[in-house]
Amino acid sequence: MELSHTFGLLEKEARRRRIILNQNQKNTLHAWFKKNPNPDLATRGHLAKELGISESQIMTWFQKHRKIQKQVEFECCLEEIQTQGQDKPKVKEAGRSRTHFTKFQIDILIEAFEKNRFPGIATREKLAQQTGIPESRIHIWFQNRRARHPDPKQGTQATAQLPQNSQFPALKASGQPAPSKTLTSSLPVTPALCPPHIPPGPLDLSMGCQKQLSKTTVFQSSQVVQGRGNGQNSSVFTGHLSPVITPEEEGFHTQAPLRAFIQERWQDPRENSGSTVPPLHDSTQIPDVNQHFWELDQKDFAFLQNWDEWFQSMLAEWIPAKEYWSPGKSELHRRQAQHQQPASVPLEVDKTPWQFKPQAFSVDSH
DNA sequence: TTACTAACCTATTCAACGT
DNA sequence: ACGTTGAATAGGTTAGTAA
Repeated sequence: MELSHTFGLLEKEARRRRIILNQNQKNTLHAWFKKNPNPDLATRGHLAKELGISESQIMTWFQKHRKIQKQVEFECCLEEIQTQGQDKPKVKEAGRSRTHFTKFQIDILIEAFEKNRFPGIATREKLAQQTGIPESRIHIWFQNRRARHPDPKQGTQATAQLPQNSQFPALKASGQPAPSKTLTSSLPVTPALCPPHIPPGPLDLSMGCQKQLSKTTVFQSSQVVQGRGNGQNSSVFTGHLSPVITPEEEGFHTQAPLRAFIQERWQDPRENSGSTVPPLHDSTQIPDVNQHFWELDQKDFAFLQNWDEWFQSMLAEWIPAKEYWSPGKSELHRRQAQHQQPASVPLEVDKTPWQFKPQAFSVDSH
C-alpha cells in the first residue's frame, strides 16, 4: 500500500473528529439547553440517538454553551451590580451522578492507559464498546487518570517550564516550512524535548509565552508539533518526531502531549506508541517508517546532549529581546497580529540555533 | 483572510461513596 | 472524617469550515 494511502486513511480518521452540526441539530440542542443546561448522562444519550451524533459531542456542546451562558450572565450581572448594586442569585448546579465502574472495566481502561495515556476518539470508542461505558465517560476517566497518575517515565518536571511552540516567537514567527514531501527535522519539535533541568536563566522564557505559569507544572508539549502541514496533501512531515509517523489513529492532528509520545517511542520507537486500534488496513509501511525515524532519533539524542550548551547560547542571543516578552500574552498576540515583530527577535529560523538539526530526508523515496 | 467553533488539553474543584 | 475518584468547570490551544 502506498504511504500516501495510509496517510489518507489517517486523514480521514482525523477529519472524522470534527463534525459540523446542522441547523436542525443546533436548534434541538438549543431547545434542550433552554429546558435544562445540565442534562444528565441518560438525557445526553437520548439526545445523541435523536440527533445521530455521539454523546460526548453532546457533552462538549453543552459544556461550551454553559460557558457562554455563564459569561453572558456574568456580564448582565455586572451591569446590574453597576446599576443597582445588587447581587444575582447563583445558577443552581445540577446534581452529579456517579458512574460505578466494574473491575473488569477498570482493568481494560488501565491496560489501555498503560499503553497510551492519550487515546484518540477511535481508541476511546473501541474501549467504549469493550467496556460498555459511554465514550465520554472514558474520556473523563483518562483525564482524571492522567491528572492523578503522572507518567513515571517523565520524571520530575515541576520546574521544567518552557514556552509552548505557539507562543515561541522563534518558531511561530518563522512559520512552518511549506508542505512538501521532504521530511525535515525542523525545529518546531524541539521544545518538546527540553530536558527537565533547564536552569533559571536571566531571561525567563515563561514570561509572556507560557500560559498559566503559576498553575502549570509540566510543560505542555501537546501543541508543539501541530503544524497545519497535514491537510489533504499530507504525506508531509514537519518535525521528524512528529506524531504523524505513528499509526496511532489520532496521530495526524493529535493534541496529545508529544513528550509522552516521544518518550514512549524512545523506549521502543519501532513499536506502536500505544494505539490499540491502528486503523490501517495495511500498516506494513509504518514499521519501516518508524525504523527510519528510530535511526534519526539517534541523531536527535546527540542533539539533545548538546541542548544545554546551545540553549545557553540562545539565551545569550535572546537577552536583548527580553522586553519583547514583557507584554502580556494578549499584547504578544496583538503584535503578532499586527506583524509588529521586534527586530531583536530572531524571526528566521535559519538565524537561530534551531538550525542545529540533522539533514532533511525524504520519506517517499520508495 | 477571518471568525466561529468542535475537539482537545491541564488544573482545579466539587461531590458521591466506601472505609 | 477522610481518601479515592468520577464529574464538572475554567481557561487555554489547534485546526476545520463557512462567510
